[in-house]
Amino acid sequence: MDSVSGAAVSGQDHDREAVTGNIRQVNRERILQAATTVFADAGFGGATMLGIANAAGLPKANLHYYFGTKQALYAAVLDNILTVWLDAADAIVPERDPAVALADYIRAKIEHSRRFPQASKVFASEMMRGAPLLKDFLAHRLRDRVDAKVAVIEGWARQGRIVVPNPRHLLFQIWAMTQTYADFAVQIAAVLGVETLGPAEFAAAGDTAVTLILRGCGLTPPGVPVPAPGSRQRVETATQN
Amino acid sequence: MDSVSGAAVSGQDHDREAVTGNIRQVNRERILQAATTVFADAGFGGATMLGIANAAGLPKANLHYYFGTKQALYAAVLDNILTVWLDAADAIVPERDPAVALADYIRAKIEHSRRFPQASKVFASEMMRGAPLLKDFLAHRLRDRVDAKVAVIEGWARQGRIVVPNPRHLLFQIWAMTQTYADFAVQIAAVLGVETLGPAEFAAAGDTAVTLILRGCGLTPPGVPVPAPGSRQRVETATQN
DNA sequence: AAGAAACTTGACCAAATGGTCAAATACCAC
DNA sequence: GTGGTATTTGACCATTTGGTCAAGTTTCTT
Repeated sequence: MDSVSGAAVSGQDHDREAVTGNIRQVNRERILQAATTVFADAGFGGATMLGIANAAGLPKANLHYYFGTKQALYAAVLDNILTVWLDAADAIVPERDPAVALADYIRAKIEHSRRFPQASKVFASEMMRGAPLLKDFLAHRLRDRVDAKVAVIEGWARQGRIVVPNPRHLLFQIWAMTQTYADFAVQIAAVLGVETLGPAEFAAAGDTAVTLILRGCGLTPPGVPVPAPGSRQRVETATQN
Repeated sequence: MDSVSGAAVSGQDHDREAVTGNIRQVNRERILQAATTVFADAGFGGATMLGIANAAGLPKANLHYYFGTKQALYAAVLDNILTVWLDAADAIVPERDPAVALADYIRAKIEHSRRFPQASKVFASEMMRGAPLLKDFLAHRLRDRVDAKVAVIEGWARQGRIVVPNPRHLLFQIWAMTQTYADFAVQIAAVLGVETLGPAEFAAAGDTAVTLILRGCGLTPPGVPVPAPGSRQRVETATQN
């Protein structure tokens, strides 16, 4: 049921799965939502149960009723996040054209950063702590997943359909390029001189990432010709600066 | 003197700069070092003065004597970090060959992640909090710096020496690709199946990043020919998996 | 309707935390 | 040496924090 920690769902639970009315589900969801935001902004250590309770619009004791401890609530938040985490990589399958597959993957990751920045931050925060609750997930579920995707990429490479320096690091760097737009949104916004990152910025981010990675893998980005350096040309700017 | 916050150097300071013996300097340094580590692992909210004191091997009251408050100590840590932060970009100047300049820049950034992972984490942590203490730095010092480097890159592009989708996002993504090896070290180590990231892993990371970015900018990575896709070849793996 | 189970919540508690202080000690210029 | 300044540090304090609890209210089940 919970893949993060034995303490994730805690306390006085004896199989209330869907037995009880939906009050339970609704409240849990509300709390998880609030907790995600607070953990994202303050980290595990900086977040307070009172803060989360206020964000959720519920008395603090209520959180403890549903999740037992702060740790368990945190674990539940992580669990919630991980489910969505791996899915984007579904784009990478042997049958597809490498360029299309990678482009889709990158765009999906960027979209994820745009839609769920808090989730990304919580994950990042947990990594920086040393991932005490996710070590296992990383070393097994994620690792296996990566191995599978690496196999696909190496397959493409053997067929001469892609040129990749190091498939594993390629993935790491795609993750980095895309997650940065969630975790470092303030920095990027400040440098771009905008209040917050909007659709225009994310579009430019996606275009740049796709172009860099595809070219980087010896592929031609759709609609973006790659003239040989030496021929006169100007910066191919996208939507905005 | 301090660029982060008016409260960075606080309390009972009236210009002791280098007046007093070096006890002051030595202790401040020792505390800053310990604080950097603790803030990196726990974030601002999760770090405790007692924890930092223990890490520094000093009584807690001593930290308050030198830095006044937790906030001020944190600000001092950030300040310390920022100094080093911008320097790597010195590689990017108009006269240099774009390929060499970018490769140097990327390798310097990766090296920074390898040598000062805690600094990187503290910075990342501050960004995720919304950068309450660095908003100003980001919007001015960093922004100006970026504008300058973007101008250089656009200059190269006008001369047809480089093909870049969006210079600003190119920089963001180089930052991301390189910092990820500090901030997400546990994740990467777990996926690679190693205990910690060593020289071999950082070498592979650097090679991959340089290759991807240079090719991505229509440049040829030194020593790494880019065969046209379609020609038979195998994965060009570097040092290790 | 009635009993049971699920849910709510204000009041409370012990521990931890940031911060203060004053007494003691080390250091230094003359 | 001696007086003054800088440094050290244990003891102390107010506040915050995670967590508990028991008395109440609501919601199901039969």
